[in-house]
Amino acid sequence: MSAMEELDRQIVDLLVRDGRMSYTDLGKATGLSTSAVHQRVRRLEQRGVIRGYAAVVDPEAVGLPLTAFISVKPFDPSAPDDIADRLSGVPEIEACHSVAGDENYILKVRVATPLELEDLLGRLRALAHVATRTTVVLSTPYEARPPRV
Amino acid sequence: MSAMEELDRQIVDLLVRDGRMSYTDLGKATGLSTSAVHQRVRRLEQRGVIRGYAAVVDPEAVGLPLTAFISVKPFDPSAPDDIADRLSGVPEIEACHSVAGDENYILKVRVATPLELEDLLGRLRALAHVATRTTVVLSTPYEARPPRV
DNA sequence: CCTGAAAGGCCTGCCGG
DNA sequence: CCGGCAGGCCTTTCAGG
Repeated sequence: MSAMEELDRQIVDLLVRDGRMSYTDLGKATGLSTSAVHQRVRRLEQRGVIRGYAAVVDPEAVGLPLTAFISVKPFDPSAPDDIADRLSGVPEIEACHSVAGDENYILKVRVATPLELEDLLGRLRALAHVATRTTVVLSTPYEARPPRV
Repeated sequence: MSAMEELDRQIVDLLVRDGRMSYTDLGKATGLSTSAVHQRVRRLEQRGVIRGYAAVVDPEAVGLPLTAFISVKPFDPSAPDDIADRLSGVPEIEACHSVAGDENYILKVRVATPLELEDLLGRLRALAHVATRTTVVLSTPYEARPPRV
Protein backbone atom coordinates (compact mmCIF):
# COMPACT_ATOMS: atom_id res chain seq x y z
CA MET A 1 0.00 0.00 0.00
CA SER A 2 1.42 3.22 -1.00
CA ALA A 3 -0.70 5.78 0.71
CA MET A 4 -1.71 3.88 3.79
CA GLU A 5 -0.78 5.22 7.10
CA GLU A 6 -0.43 3.66 10.47
CA LEU A 7 -4.05 3.81 11.59
CA ASP A 8 -5.39 2.23 8.44
CA ARG A 9 -2.68 -0.38 8.55
CA GLN A 10 -3.68 -1.22 12.09
CA ILE A 11 -7.38 -1.46 11.25
CA VAL A 12 -6.71 -3.71 8.26
CA ASP A 13 -4.48 -5.89 10.38
CA LEU A 14 -7.17 -6.30 13.03
CA LEU A 15 -9.86 -7.06 10.48
CA VAL A 16 -7.71 -9.58 8.67
CA ARG A 17 -7.30 -11.43 11.96
CA ASP A 18 -10.95 -11.10 12.96
CA GLY A 19 -13.31 -10.09 10.21
CA ARG A 20 -16.24 -9.81 12.58
CA MET A 21 -14.66 -7.40 15.02
CA SER A 22 -17.08 -4.61 15.87
CA TYR A 23 -16.39 -0.97 15.12
CA THR A 24 -16.64 -0.31 18.82
CA ASP A 25 -13.84 -2.76 19.56
CA LEU A 26 -11.79 -1.50 16.64
CA GLY A 27 -12.15 1.96 18.16
CA LYS A 28 -10.94 0.77 21.54
CA ALA A 29 -7.99 -0.99 19.94
CA THR A 30 -6.94 2.01 17.89
CA GLY A 31 -7.91 4.85 20.21
CA LEU A 32 -10.42 6.25 17.75
CA SER A 33 -14.11 6.89 18.15
CA THR A 34 -16.54 4.40 16.71
CA SER A 35 -17.58 6.74 13.93
CA ALA A 36 -14.01 7.52 12.94
CA VAL A 37 -13.25 3.81 12.63
CA HIS A 38 -16.42 3.27 10.68
CA GLN A 39 -15.49 6.03 8.28
CA ARG A 40 -12.00 4.65 7.73
CA VAL A 41 -13.28 1.13 7.16
CA ARG A 42 -15.74 2.39 4.60
CA ARG A 43 -12.99 4.23 2.79
CA LEU A 44 -10.77 1.15 2.87
CA GLU A 45 -13.63 -0.86 1.41
CA GLN A 46 -14.40 1.51 -1.42
CA ARG A 47 -10.74 2.09 -2.20
CA GLY A 48 -10.59 -1.67 -2.69
CA VAL A 49 -8.03 -2.26 0.04
CA ILE A 50 -10.59 -4.40 1.82
CA ARG A 51 -12.30 -6.51 -0.81
CA GLY A 52 -14.79 -8.19 1.46
CA TYR A 53 -15.21 -10.48 4.42
CA ALA A 54 -15.34 -14.24 4.48
CA ALA A 55 -15.78 -17.09 6.89
CA VAL A 56 -12.75 -19.34 6.63
CA VAL A 57 -13.84 -22.95 6.60
CA ASP A 58 -12.02 -26.23 7.01
CA PRO A 59 -11.99 -27.78 3.52
CA GLU A 60 -12.08 -31.29 4.94
CA ALA A 61 -15.09 -30.47 7.06
CA VAL A 62 -17.05 -29.41 3.99
CA GLY A 63 -16.22 -32.51 2.04
CA LEU A 64 -13.22 -31.37 0.00
CA PRO A 65 -10.28 -33.23 1.55
CA LEU A 66 -8.16 -33.40 -1.60
CA THR A 67 -6.22 -30.33 -2.68
CA ALA A 68 -3.96 -30.16 -5.72
CA PHE A 69 -1.94 -27.71 -7.77
CA ILE A 70 -2.38 -28.10 -11.50
CA SER A 71 0.11 -26.48 -13.85
CA VAL A 72 -1.37 -25.82 -17.23
CA LYS A 73 0.15 -25.25 -20.67
CA PRO A 74 -1.72 -24.78 -23.97
CA PHE A 75 -1.40 -27.44 -26.65
CA ASP A 76 -1.05 -24.65 -29.17
CA PRO A 77 1.15 -21.88 -27.73
CA SER A 78 0.37 -19.62 -30.66
CA ALA A 79 -3.38 -19.59 -29.99
CA PRO A 80 -4.76 -16.54 -28.19
CA ASP A 81 -4.74 -17.14 -24.46
CA ASP A 82 -8.29 -17.32 -23.18
CA ILE A 83 -7.52 -20.08 -20.72
CA ALA A 84 -8.43 -18.16 -17.58
CA ASP A 85 -11.79 -17.21 -19.06
CA ARG A 86 -12.54 -20.72 -20.20
CA LEU A 87 -11.81 -22.09 -16.75
CA SER A 88 -13.59 -19.41 -14.76
CA GLY A 89 -16.78 -21.43 -14.53
CA VAL A 90 -15.17 -24.53 -13.05
CA PRO A 91 -16.16 -24.50 -9.38
CA GLU A 92 -13.37 -26.80 -8.21
CA ILE A 93 -10.82 -24.12 -9.03
CA GLU A 94 -10.11 -21.99 -6.01
CA ALA A 95 -7.35 -19.89 -7.55
CA CYS A 96 -5.87 -19.27 -10.99
CA HIS A 97 -2.48 -17.60 -11.34
CA SER A 98 -0.73 -16.67 -14.54
CA VAL A 99 2.92 -17.47 -13.99
CA ALA A 100 6.38 -17.12 -15.49
CA GLY A 101 8.18 -20.32 -16.33
CA ASP A 102 7.62 -23.47 -18.29
CA GLU A 103 3.87 -23.49 -17.75
CA ASN A 104 1.35 -20.70 -18.21
CA TYR A 105 -0.97 -21.07 -15.26
CA ILE A 106 -1.06 -22.61 -11.84
CA LEU A 107 -4.48 -23.66 -10.59
CA LYS A 108 -5.31 -24.57 -7.05
CA VAL A 109 -8.20 -26.99 -6.90
CA ARG A 110 -10.19 -28.81 -4.25
CA VAL A 111 -12.12 -32.03 -4.75
CA ALA A 112 -13.63 -34.80 -2.70
CA THR A 113 -11.83 -37.85 -4.13
CA PRO A 114 -9.05 -38.93 -6.51
CA LEU A 115 -11.75 -39.96 -8.94
CA GLU A 116 -13.11 -36.46 -8.98
CA LEU A 117 -9.61 -35.14 -9.59
CA GLU A 118 -9.25 -37.42 -12.58
CA ASP A 119 -12.57 -36.24 -13.93
CA LEU A 120 -11.62 -32.62 -13.34
CA LEU A 121 -8.34 -33.01 -15.23
CA GLY A 122 -10.22 -34.39 -18.20
CA ARG A 123 -12.62 -31.49 -18.18
CA LEU A 124 -9.81 -28.94 -17.90
CA ARG A 125 -7.97 -30.42 -20.88
CA ALA A 126 -11.09 -30.48 -22.99
CA LEU A 127 -12.32 -27.05 -21.94
CA ALA A 128 -9.11 -25.12 -22.39
CA HIS A 129 -7.03 -27.32 -24.76
CA VAL A 130 -4.19 -27.62 -22.29
CA ALA A 131 -1.68 -30.10 -21.02
CA THR A 132 -1.71 -30.49 -17.25
CA ARG A 133 0.84 -31.38 -14.59
CA THR A 134 -0.64 -32.14 -11.21
CA THR A 135 0.92 -31.92 -7.76
CA VAL A 136 -1.17 -33.48 -5.04
CA VAL A 137 -1.17 -31.88 -1.60
CA LEU A 138 -0.52 -34.39 1.17
CA SER A 139 -1.00 -32.08 4.12
CA THR A 140 -1.14 -28.39 4.80
CA PRO A 141 0.90 -27.21 7.81
CA TYR A 142 -0.59 -23.74 7.35
CA GLU A 143 -2.59 -21.82 4.82
CA ALA A 144 -4.22 -18.43 4.37
CA ARG A 145 -2.04 -16.87 7.02
CA PRO A 146 -2.79 -13.18 7.45
CA PRO A 147 -0.29 -11.12 5.46
CA ARG A 148 1.99 -9.01 7.59
CA VAL A 149 0.23 -5.85 6.48
CA MET B 1 -18.69 -32.72 4.83
CA SER B 2 -19.89 -35.93 6.20
CA ALA B 3 -22.52 -35.03 8.74
CA MET B 4 -23.59 -31.68 7.37
CA GLU B 5 -27.07 -31.23 6.25
CA GLU B 6 -28.68 -28.73 3.98
CA LEU B 7 -29.26 -25.95 6.49
CA ASP B 8 -25.70 -25.93 7.75
CA ARG B 9 -24.41 -26.13 4.21
CA GLN B 10 -26.49 -23.11 3.33
CA ILE B 11 -25.33 -21.09 6.35
CA VAL B 12 -21.69 -21.87 5.66
CA ASP B 13 -22.13 -20.91 2.05
CA LEU B 14 -23.65 -17.56 3.00
CA LEU B 15 -20.94 -16.82 5.54
CA VAL B 16 -18.17 -17.73 3.14
CA ARG B 17 -19.57 -15.16 0.73
CA ASP B 18 -20.20 -12.53 3.37
CA GLY B 19 -18.48 -13.10 6.67
CA ARG B 20 -20.18 -10.12 8.29
CA MET B 21 -23.74 -11.12 7.55
CA SER B 22 -25.93 -10.69 10.62
CA TYR B 23 -27.71 -13.60 12.27
CA THR B 24 -30.96 -11.85 11.55
CA ASP B 25 -30.24 -11.80 7.82
CA LEU B 26 -28.98 -15.36 7.90
CA GLY B 27 -32.28 -16.25 9.48
CA LYS B 28 -34.24 -14.52 6.75
CA ALA B 29 -32.19 -16.24 4.09
CA THR B 30 -32.61 -19.68 5.57
CA GLY B 31 -36.09 -19.41 7.01
CA LEU B 32 -34.86 -19.95 10.57
CA SER B 33 -35.20 -17.74 13.59
CA THR B 34 -32.25 -15.63 14.68
CA SER B 35 -31.56 -17.83 17.69
CA ALA B 36 -31.67 -21.04 15.68
CA VAL B 37 -29.14 -19.62 13.23
CA HIS B 38 -26.97 -18.38 16.04
CA GLN B 39 -26.97 -21.80 17.63
CA ARG B 40 -26.02 -23.53 14.39
CA VAL B 41 -23.25 -21.05 13.67
CA ARG B 42 -21.82 -21.57 17.13
CA ARG B 43 -21.86 -25.32 16.61
CA LEU B 44 -20.21 -24.95 13.23
CA GLU B 45 -17.54 -22.83 14.86
CA GLN B 46 -16.78 -25.17 17.70
CA ARG B 47 -16.89 -28.24 15.47
CA GLY B 48 -14.16 -26.49 13.50
CA VAL B 49 -16.15 -26.30 10.29
CA ILE B 50 -15.90 -22.52 10.49
CA ARG B 51 -12.37 -21.70 11.58
CA GLY B 52 -12.81 -17.96 11.80
CA TYR B 53 -13.57 -14.82 9.89
CA ALA B 54 -11.23 -12.60 7.94
CA ALA B 55 -11.25 -9.45 5.91
CA VAL B 56 -9.95 -10.24 2.46
CA VAL B 57 -7.53 -7.56 1.33
CA ASP B 58 -5.97 -6.66 -1.97
CA PRO B 59 -2.29 -7.69 -1.64
CA GLU B 60 -1.17 -4.91 -3.95
CA ALA B 61 -3.03 -2.34 -1.94
CA VAL B 62 -1.16 -3.35 1.19
CA GLY B 63 2.23 -3.19 -0.44
CA LEU B 64 2.78 -6.82 -1.43
CA PRO B 65 2.48 -6.82 -5.23
CA LEU B 66 4.81 -9.76 -5.87
CA THR B 67 3.49 -13.28 -5.32
CA ALA B 68 5.51 -16.44 -5.92
CA PHE B 69 5.33 -20.18 -5.44
CA ILE B 70 8.48 -21.70 -4.03
CA SER B 71 9.02 -25.44 -4.27
CA VAL B 72 11.35 -26.69 -1.62
CA LYS B 73 13.48 -29.83 -1.28
CA PRO B 74 15.90 -30.68 1.54
CA PHE B 75 19.62 -30.85 0.78
CA ASP B 76 19.75 -33.97 2.88
CA PRO B 77 16.67 -36.12 2.21
CA SER B 78 17.58 -38.47 5.04
CA ALA B 79 17.43 -35.76 7.69
CA PRO B 80 14.27 -35.59 9.79
CA ASP B 81 11.76 -33.28 8.16
CA ASP B 82 11.25 -30.25 10.34
CA ILE B 83 11.01 -27.86 7.41
CA ALA B 84 7.48 -26.67 8.07
CA ASP B 85 8.36 -25.88 11.67
CA ARG B 86 11.53 -24.07 10.74
CA LEU B 87 9.67 -21.92 8.26
CA SER B 88 6.63 -21.21 10.39
CA GLY B 89 8.05 -17.95 11.67
CA VAL B 90 8.71 -16.45 8.26
CA PRO B 91 5.97 -13.86 7.77
CA GLU B 92 6.23 -13.69 3.98
CA ILE B 93 4.92 -17.25 3.75
CA GLU B 94 1.17 -17.25 3.32
CA ALA B 95 0.77 -20.99 2.87
CA CYS B 96 2.86 -24.13 3.23
CA HIS B 97 1.72 -27.39 1.64
CA SER B 98 3.44 -30.74 1.90
CA VAL B 99 3.16 -32.31 -1.54
CA ALA B 100 3.74 -35.49 -3.46
CA GLY B 101 6.24 -35.31 -6.29
CA ASP B 102 9.78 -34.26 -6.88
CA GLU B 103 9.77 -31.60 -4.22
CA ASN B 104 8.61 -31.79 -0.61
CA TYR B 105 6.79 -28.53 -0.04
CA ILE B 106 5.15 -25.77 -1.98
CA LEU B 107 5.19 -22.36 -0.35
CA LYS B 108 3.11 -19.41 -1.41
CA VAL B 109 4.83 -16.16 -0.56
CA ARG B 110 4.14 -12.45 -0.92
CA VAL B 111 6.74 -9.71 -0.99
CA ALA B 112 7.07 -6.11 -2.04
CA THR B 113 9.92 -6.33 -4.56
CA PRO B 114 12.16 -8.76 -6.46
CA LEU B 115 14.95 -7.79 -4.10
CA GLU B 116 12.89 -8.90 -1.16
CA LEU B 117 12.17 -12.18 -2.93
CA GLU B 118 15.89 -12.74 -3.40
CA ASP B 119 16.50 -12.01 0.24
CA LEU B 120 13.65 -14.33 1.26
CA LEU B 121 15.05 -17.20 -0.82
CA GLY B 122 18.39 -16.84 0.90
CA ARG B 123 16.77 -16.93 4.30
CA LEU B 124 14.68 -19.99 3.42
CA ARG B 125 17.70 -21.93 2.23
CA ALA B 126 19.69 -21.05 5.33
CA LEU B 127 16.84 -21.64 7.75
CA ALA B 128 15.63 -24.97 6.47
CA HIS B 129 18.65 -26.33 4.52
CA VAL B 130 16.67 -26.63 1.32
CA ALA B 131 17.00 -26.15 -2.39
CA THR B 132 14.35 -23.89 -3.89
CA ARG B 133 12.62 -23.56 -7.22
CA THR B 134 10.65 -20.38 -7.66
CA THR B 135 7.70 -19.63 -9.93
CA VAL B 136 6.81 -15.97 -10.10
CA VAL B 137 3.15 -15.03 -10.42
CA LEU B 138 2.54 -12.54 -13.23
CA SER B 139 -1.14 -11.92 -12.62
CA THR B 140 -3.99 -13.53 -10.76
CA PRO B 141 -7.25 -13.85 -12.71
CA TYR B 142 -8.94 -15.09 -9.55
CA GLU B 143 -8.01 -16.27 -6.11
CA ALA B 144 -9.66 -17.34 -2.87
CA ARG B 145 -12.89 -18.16 -4.59
CA PRO B 146 -15.45 -19.50 -2.18
CA PRO B 147 -15.47 -23.31 -2.29
CA ARG B 148 -18.68 -24.79 -3.63
CA VAL B 149 -19.63 -26.02 -0.18
C1' DC C 1 -10.68 14.09 9.77
C1' DC C 2 -12.37 13.86 14.09
C1' DT C 3 -15.98 13.60 18.27
C1' DG C 4 -20.41 13.00 20.43
C1' DA C 5 -25.15 11.95 20.71
C1' DA C 6 -29.40 9.66 19.41
C1' DA C 7 -32.41 6.38 17.05
C1' DG C 8 -32.89 2.16 15.36
C1' DG C 9 -31.44 -2.49 14.72
C1' DC C 10 -28.94 -6.46 16.27
C1' DC C 11 -26.95 -9.68 19.55
C1' DT C 12 -27.46 -12.79 23.17
C1' DG C 13 -29.18 -15.35 26.89
C1' DC C 14 -33.21 -17.42 28.89
C1' DC C 15 -37.49 -19.91 28.70
C1' DG C 16 -41.22 -22.43 26.79
C1' DG C 17 -42.46 -25.79 23.24
C1' DC D 1 -33.61 -28.32 18.02
C1' DC D 2 -36.66 -24.38 17.33
C1' DG D 3 -39.14 -19.76 18.35
C1' DG D 4 -39.96 -15.52 21.04
C1' DC D 5 -38.89 -12.03 23.97
C1' DA D 6 -36.15 -8.39 26.58
C1' DG D 7 -32.16 -5.78 27.94
C1' DG D 8 -27.96 -4.11 26.51
C1' DC D 9 -24.74 -3.24 23.01
C1' DC D 10 -23.56 -1.99 18.27
C1' DT D 11 -24.31 0.44 14.01
C1' DT D 12 -25.27 4.31 11.46
C1' DT D 13 -26.04 8.89 10.63
C1' DC D 14 -25.91 13.73 11.36
C1' DA D 15 -24.26 18.10 13.49
C1' DG D 16 -20.44 20.54 14.76
C1' DG D 17 -15.45 21.70 15.50
